[in-house]
Amino acid sequence: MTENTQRPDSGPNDSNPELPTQYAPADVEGPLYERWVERGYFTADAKSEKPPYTIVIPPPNVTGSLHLGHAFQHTLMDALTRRKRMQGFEALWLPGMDHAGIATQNKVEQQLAEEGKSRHDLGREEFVSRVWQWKEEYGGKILGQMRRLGDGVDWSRERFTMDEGLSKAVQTIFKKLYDDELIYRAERIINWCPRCLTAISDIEVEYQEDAGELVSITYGEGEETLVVATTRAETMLGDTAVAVHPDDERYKHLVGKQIKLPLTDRTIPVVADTHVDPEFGTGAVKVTPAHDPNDFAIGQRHGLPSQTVMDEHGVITVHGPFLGLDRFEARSAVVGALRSQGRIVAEKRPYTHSVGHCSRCKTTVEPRLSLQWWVNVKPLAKAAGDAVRDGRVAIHPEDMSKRYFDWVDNMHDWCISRQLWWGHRIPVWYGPDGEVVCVGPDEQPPTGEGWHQDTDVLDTWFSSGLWPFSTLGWPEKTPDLEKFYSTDVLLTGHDIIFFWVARMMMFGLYAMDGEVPFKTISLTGLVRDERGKKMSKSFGNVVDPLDWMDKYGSDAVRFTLAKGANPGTDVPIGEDWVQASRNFANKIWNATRFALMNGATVEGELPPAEQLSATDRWILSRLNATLAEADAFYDDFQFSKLTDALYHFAWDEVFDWYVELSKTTFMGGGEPAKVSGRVLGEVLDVLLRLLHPVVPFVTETLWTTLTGKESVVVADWPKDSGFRDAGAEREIENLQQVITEVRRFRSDQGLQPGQRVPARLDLSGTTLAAHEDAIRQMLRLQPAGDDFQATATLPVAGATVALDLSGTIDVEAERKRLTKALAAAEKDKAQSTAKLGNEAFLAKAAEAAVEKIRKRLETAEADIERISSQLAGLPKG
RNA sequence: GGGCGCAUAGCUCAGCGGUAGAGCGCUGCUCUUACAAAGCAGAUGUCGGCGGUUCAAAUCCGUCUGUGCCCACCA
Repeated sequence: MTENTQRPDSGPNDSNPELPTQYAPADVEGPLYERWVERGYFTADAKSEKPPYTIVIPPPNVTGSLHLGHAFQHTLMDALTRRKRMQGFEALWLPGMDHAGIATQNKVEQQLAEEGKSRHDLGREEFVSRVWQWKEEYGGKILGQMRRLGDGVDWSRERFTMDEGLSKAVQTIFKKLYDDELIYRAERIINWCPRCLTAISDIEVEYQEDAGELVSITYGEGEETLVVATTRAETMLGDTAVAVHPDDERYKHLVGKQIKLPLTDRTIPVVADTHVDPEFGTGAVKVTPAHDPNDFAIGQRHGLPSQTVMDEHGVITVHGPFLGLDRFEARSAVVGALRSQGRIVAEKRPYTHSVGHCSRCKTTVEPRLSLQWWVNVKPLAKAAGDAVRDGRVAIHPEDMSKRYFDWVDNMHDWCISRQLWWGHRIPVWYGPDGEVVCVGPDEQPPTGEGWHQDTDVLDTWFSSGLWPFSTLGWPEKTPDLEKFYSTDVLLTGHDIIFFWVARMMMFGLYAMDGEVPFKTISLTGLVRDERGKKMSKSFGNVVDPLDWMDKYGSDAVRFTLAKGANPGTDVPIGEDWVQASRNFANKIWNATRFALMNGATVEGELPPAEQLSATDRWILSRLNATLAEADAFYDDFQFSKLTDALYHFAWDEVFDWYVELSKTTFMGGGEPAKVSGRVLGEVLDVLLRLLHPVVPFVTETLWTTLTGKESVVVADWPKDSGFRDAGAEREIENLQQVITEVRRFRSDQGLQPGQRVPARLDLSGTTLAAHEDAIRQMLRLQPAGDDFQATATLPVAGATVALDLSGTIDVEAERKRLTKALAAAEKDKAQSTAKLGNEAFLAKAAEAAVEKIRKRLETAEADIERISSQLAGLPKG
């Protein structure tokens, strides 16, 4: 692929004072964006009389940089708000970022590690200020990327989840939940990351199949023994029972007895519990309440003690030979010790099972008994489910709602405390005598000897869950909150339905007295590479959107992403496709150049239909139909169909046909050229406005040049005038058929595209008489001279085109082509005839379907007649 | 183990009951005075397999195979 190909010499029309022959995105995008921001186009006014339209951005993590997934979602959100703004809404797209607790803390800790330090060397206060410093330094990167993309966000309302206002929102809702007894503190088995040294919630655990080993161990002594199977031998040090199924005949005699726990001096009871599956393994399960959630539940049911065997690093804390060993070292050490005692029954055997990993650092999660803060989600989740069930919130695409219901209807309580330093500190103080005081935002924390604040911070998603209203000023009753809540659309990836969407629903309904946080949830797929593969660093197929934006322009990247956006499905994207979009931008560019060179204008009234040529009426009819289609697609989040419709209308109809057909008119000058100039101006004006939300830069440049107006960003959204002209559409269809047919003949005959051929046209039986000049221009047909000899006669669509190829006609090629065409027409005729002879079909089929078949039959019969006569007219080979 | 989805042209995907479509790629001819990042013309599919419903099935139902995703306390 050769880039920046220069034509060797420039023709006289290549110099246009305003527009060069190739669109150069890099020259216009940056300045345009800054101008939009300076003029305040994106700044929403809470006092406006216009109806509000609000989208709050899914706040990217400060740790991150914009990837294609962001670019994708931002493109769609930007398109939605830009269109609504043009439609006369007070449109607000509110930007911001998330402090991303664990992720950011990990980043800064990594940075410290490079200096040979840990956060403990700095102490909490200094560490946190270091994170803030880090945020200032790197957090701005993503904001710059948003500007490059052209995101029309309201920068005056930019928020960060750790802002003062948002922190106040966090504290307010914590207090409210606490007072409503929806937040509580309890000791339970939690998911513990021994590397991050914090609890994580269930959904922050990623399960994957790991190769483990199942070992069978004999418990007990003498007659009273049984065999248990485990993949986690090291936890046996903390066993406080063995469980069997109550109906299991093999172990009935042992239930209630105490048996010896190997490697320890303890004895443990055998308990009967229905949780045990007698079919699995030996039917006997070791019970470690402190290190396994199931075992914890069994322990609760049977009043068993919990014996912790590991510390927060996953290091064994039980005195004896294993003290101080890491959990994985301890596993083999324990198995070794058991083997030397002859207690390993069968050899250990490979066993793949699903193991939880920390979603942040991939360390194997260690279930651990721990005292944490929890949200009682039952009533909140119920409300969150109902809001969708009763239609106050629509999920798009709809089949995603099933996933949502599965989650909210079966949600477990949410562990919200994290043993981190970066985040919103839990607003609870503990007194010297065990007092617990939750402190609201306007209250003074208790002071005095022995009082101290909880050292934990809240789960990042706790503050993200408040985003749709905390960003608008809640808990204050601000004008923003009044004007812009509920927000209209939440657009995000389906991968964070549970993390984020469900929690915003819970908190939004709870904090805003049942008012939904958003009316529509639009869930997008994930961006994938051109082979449909997930983009991942290890696979080496991750693309930095900036690279493509530099190379092809932001519009090209945006258009490609929108083009791939079939609702709810993943979006494959490859560089070739971005190139194709860039080509489209360039095509619009050049078409507009052509239009301007030929006097296209938006000045003055559009002439009434009776003063327009069929060509003009046809394109205006198609323009309005396309406009209506585009509106429907925008309203339904059908970005792929939207871009497809606009692409094809622009390229196939306006550029390839309307512009070409109008060239003779423009060349002819005078009043007809003026009229067509006005029509072409109209078409481009509307088309550019329709395209603007998706490709803002190129459309802004062209539209302002075309119209001389300030900016398409604040232009009115076009309206369907209702003008349709079926007659003109049919006429142009016939015209296209004539031209296409003759072109095919020319091509089959090996004529060079530019070669002039003398021709005689008979258009008397058609409505095409007015198009003779256009036909001759597009087909390179010269007037017939005195010595004209019709060596080929093509009847098509009621017209006859006779060409003089002066005996050079390739008879065999033509015979071959006609024979093939005849066969196709005959097949068509046979099929149609059969269909129309089918009474059941005629009785049941829709009128339009029957009409279509009739038309097909007519066409086929006409074709057969025409082709037959052509074949007969061919000279003998 | 449960749930959801997908299998259509070489690739990525639309279509979802009435003659198989798009983009990219491919072949041929062309600088035809907007655009070679272009124009024109062309080739390519037993719509995963097997059954069924229907006058009619890529489209509805069943089933098999392959494949992807989500959920789950798989010792």
